[in-house]
Amino acid sequence: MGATKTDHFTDKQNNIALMAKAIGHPARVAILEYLMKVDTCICGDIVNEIPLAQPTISQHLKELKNAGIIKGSVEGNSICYCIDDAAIAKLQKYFSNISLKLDKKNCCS
Amino acid sequence: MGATKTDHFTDKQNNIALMAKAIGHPARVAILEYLMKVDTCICGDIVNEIPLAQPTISQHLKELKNAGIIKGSVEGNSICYCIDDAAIAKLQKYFSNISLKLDKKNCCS
DNA sequence: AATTATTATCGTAATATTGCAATATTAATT
DNA sequence: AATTAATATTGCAATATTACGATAATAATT
Repeated sequence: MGATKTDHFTDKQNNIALMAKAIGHPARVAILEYLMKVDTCICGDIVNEIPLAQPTISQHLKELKNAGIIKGSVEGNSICYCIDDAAIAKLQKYFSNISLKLDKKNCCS
Repeated sequence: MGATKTDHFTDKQNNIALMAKAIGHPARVAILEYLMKVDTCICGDIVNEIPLAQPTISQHLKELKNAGIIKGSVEGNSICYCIDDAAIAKLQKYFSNISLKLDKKNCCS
């Protein structure tokens, strides 16, 4: 036990879960918000912005990247991490869809 | 270690993370979609819908409830679990906000 | 009051996550 | 080629999550 049974669910469900899970940590939310705030792509100073050790942040970035939430491209000796708008759009549409469908119901009001 | 350092982040960041984390599991995504699909509030047959044991589903429901994604009210000897539209709306707005801010940038294109 | 149906809790094993120090890697600079 | 700067990887300890069998709790039904 302990492992998530992904094979019981659809690809779409697994993908939504994967993305949501990646955002399901305050440090990663903070990283997302920092990437959103910053104008330039030089994102190397996330470490200074967030009170966690460099390896920890590197790990969080990796998880966001694996989930497709951000993308990173090498920019000299630093790396440019940026939010992947397609992933955010997917999530936004997903929740907006739920909202729309809920409007038509009066459940547990 | 192993514990998330929530105290380093804002309440809003922690709340978004908490909600996203709750949705960050395919079974909980499936539960959400089932609650959305079903018209009536009699939600006791989630167990038949999702290929996981009853205690596991009860646990997932609890997590969704703790995160404020769903709410449950006693309905006889069964319990009516329903999606909390306010939480979904919060998430939708959050991601729609990110989308809007990303439109103005040409990062890593 | 016994039975049945529905949901929750407990206990526990397997696995995953979080966080960091130490170290490695990579690329620019001197 | 040595140094510096930026990021990634490794290894590991602490904690959390996932899943389920067994059992308890609750409320309707007989």
